[in-house]
Amino acid sequence: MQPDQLSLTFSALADPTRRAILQRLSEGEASVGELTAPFAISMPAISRHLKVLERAGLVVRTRNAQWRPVQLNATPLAEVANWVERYRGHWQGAFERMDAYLAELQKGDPDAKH
Amino acid sequence: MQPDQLSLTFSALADPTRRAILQRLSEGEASVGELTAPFAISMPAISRHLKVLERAGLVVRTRNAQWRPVQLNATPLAEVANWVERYRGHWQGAFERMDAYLAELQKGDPDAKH
DNA sequence: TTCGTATTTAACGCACCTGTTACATAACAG
DNA sequence: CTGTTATGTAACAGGTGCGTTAAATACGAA
Repeated sequence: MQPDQLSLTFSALADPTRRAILQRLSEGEASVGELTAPFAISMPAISRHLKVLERAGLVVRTRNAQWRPVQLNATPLAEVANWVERYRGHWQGAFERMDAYLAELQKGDPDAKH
Repeated sequence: MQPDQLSLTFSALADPTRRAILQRLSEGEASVGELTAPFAISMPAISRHLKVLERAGLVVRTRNAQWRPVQLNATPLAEVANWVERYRGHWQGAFERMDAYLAELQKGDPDAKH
């Protein structure tokens, strides 16, 4: 049983190197060499990161002579945005409660509960 | 070097069981037993999932007699929403291009490129 | 104290992730 | 064909993730 798309996307995003690759690609396509340069890890390692991103559908690869340019495909992120939006009310509520609490402290009530 | 908060959050969300737990908690706090019931896995396994969620700051635990109720804390999801929003333009662009392509086909142009 | 319920921790197995280095492929250039 | 450049694959090592069962712990009740 292989993981669902959302799990695939989330786990692809769970690595800072891969997120940095996506950010770079958001400025335009790049070769594997160009993507490797900013990092202190070997090209095979980047190649595998790209494979993970490709499996999650987050990048698309073409061919151009001996280069295999990588392009961003952000469509799987729509599902992520969708998923997280269902919780917006919850975190905004939490922030508001925190604000109210801080305001209470400001008014000079050092015994404010919660 | 331990992972940054965003990586921690993403990897916590990369498991369907954990996402289901969060969804259940969005309806209110629950005990570990209540959280285990809907799943076909053992309570120790759920306990570990909760530990992952707790480490990511997505749940908070209290104590009530021999129960340790679990509560949702959605605030780390704000960072996720923030991160993914930066790509909204990209995936919307991709969807629009797809729509345009389909419309082109509709008009009876079977040779439409891209 | 002793028992019962709720939950965590320990110990294990297995699979996967992420990096390395060395080698294999693919495609252009001469 | 041969060499060079760009990239992928193989083989290995160490760490981590996720499940199991069995044993420990925490608290309330009798």
